[in-house]
Amino acid sequence: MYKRELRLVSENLYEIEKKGSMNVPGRIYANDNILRSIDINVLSQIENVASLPGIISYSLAMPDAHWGYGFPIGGVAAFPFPDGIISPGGIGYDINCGVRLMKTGITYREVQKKIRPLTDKLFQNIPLGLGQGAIYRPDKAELSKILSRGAQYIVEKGFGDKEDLQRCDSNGCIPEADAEAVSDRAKERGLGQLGSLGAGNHFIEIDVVEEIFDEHFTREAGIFKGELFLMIHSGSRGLGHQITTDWISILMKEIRKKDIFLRDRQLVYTEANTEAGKRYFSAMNAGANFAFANRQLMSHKIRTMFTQYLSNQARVELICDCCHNIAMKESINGKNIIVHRKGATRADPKEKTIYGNKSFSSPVIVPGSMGSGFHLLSPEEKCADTFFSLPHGAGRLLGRKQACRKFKENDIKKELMNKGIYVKNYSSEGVSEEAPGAYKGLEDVVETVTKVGLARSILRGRPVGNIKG
DNA sequence: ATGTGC
Repeated sequence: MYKRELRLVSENLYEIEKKGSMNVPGRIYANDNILRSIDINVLSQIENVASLPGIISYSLAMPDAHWGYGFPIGGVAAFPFPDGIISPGGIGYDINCGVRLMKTGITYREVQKKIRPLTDKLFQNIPLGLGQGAIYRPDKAELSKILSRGAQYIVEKGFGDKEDLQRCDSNGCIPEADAEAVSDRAKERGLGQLGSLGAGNHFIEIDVVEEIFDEHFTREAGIFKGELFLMIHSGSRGLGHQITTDWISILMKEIRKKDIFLRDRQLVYTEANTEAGKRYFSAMNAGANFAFANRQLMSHKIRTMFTQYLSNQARVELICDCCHNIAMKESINGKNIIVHRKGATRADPKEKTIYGNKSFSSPVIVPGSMGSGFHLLSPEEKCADTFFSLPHGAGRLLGRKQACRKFKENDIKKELMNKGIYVKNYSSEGVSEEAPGAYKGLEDVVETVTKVGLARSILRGRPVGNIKG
């Protein structure tokens, strides 16, 4: 569509040349289908991010990129540390939104007839929907521990095991977190939402392993074709949202005092080594820890529920937990940097996770829309080109309101049921906003990154049951 | 994404 502005670098990789106030070129990963569907706003957002001070190498967009607050969702941008910037817009309101993948040890065939009651049971046991409930209600002192220690604290409380932490990004805890940098209002919202799914694109899905591409991995991990899998997509709920709201307002006030030109106010940033920068970073990490704790509580609840309901046949084990809305301190070529990933997943082939008796490059889960399941990817060397990042999903094609107008809840549920996917939802928007037609194709996203050599697919799953807020 | 608003 916008081929004139994009220069083909190599198959499925395009560049927006550096012009005007841009400090670096932009780069976007896309196959032909994705390229046709690129939103013009995403291109300008890539350019806006490229104009931020100190940005290293490229302003990047993954194939699932779509329009977001300041930065595109599906955007990756790195800045030097300590002499560089950090920007809430490059992280997203839902701090440490992420996806968790679990195996169950049971075959789909065994429980085929129970998928509907199983999905309903998930729906009854997991608090979901806007502003709704919690699995565990901590007191204020406990919440502080959760903000500083994340899933590690939750596992110590008995909700999970050591292996859960080993297979979780950052072992379920970002150390540089400070509960003191989180407002009372944010904490208040968090107290009642620990262990809850939320709304929007958040979901829990029951999937079946449909195709295996890397038998070496699956053999060691004990995964088999036809195995029932579970996927949880959720984040830091109202707490993370409030942290972002608070800090955007603080940083906006600060930046107004300075003589700084912003192409877009939503790109508001602070220098990472200032008092504000350090406090924002620790508040953001506190939000990230809350999200780890949140996903851990839900998976533990599901684990006990599954073993009870299926009379101990099930063994629910974590495969991976991938953050996709976070900025992390990392190093590249011996230099310290802060990588912003907003709707993008960290993917470093050198980072290992143990499955069975062997260690493998930590895998990355890429879910599609409600109708399409997921791919489990293994990062490859080429990820050095993306600051070690991969896409986080299929990526929206239509805005929420647009999707709501176009798709009706009952039509979509019927369509999905015909494809063998049972959906249990809290609100009608939960289905119409998230209709498969509102998303890009998962296979296009996966094809883009595999052809470029950023990753290869380990396995593919197809959905059979889904709960939504 | 979100008790959806400066």
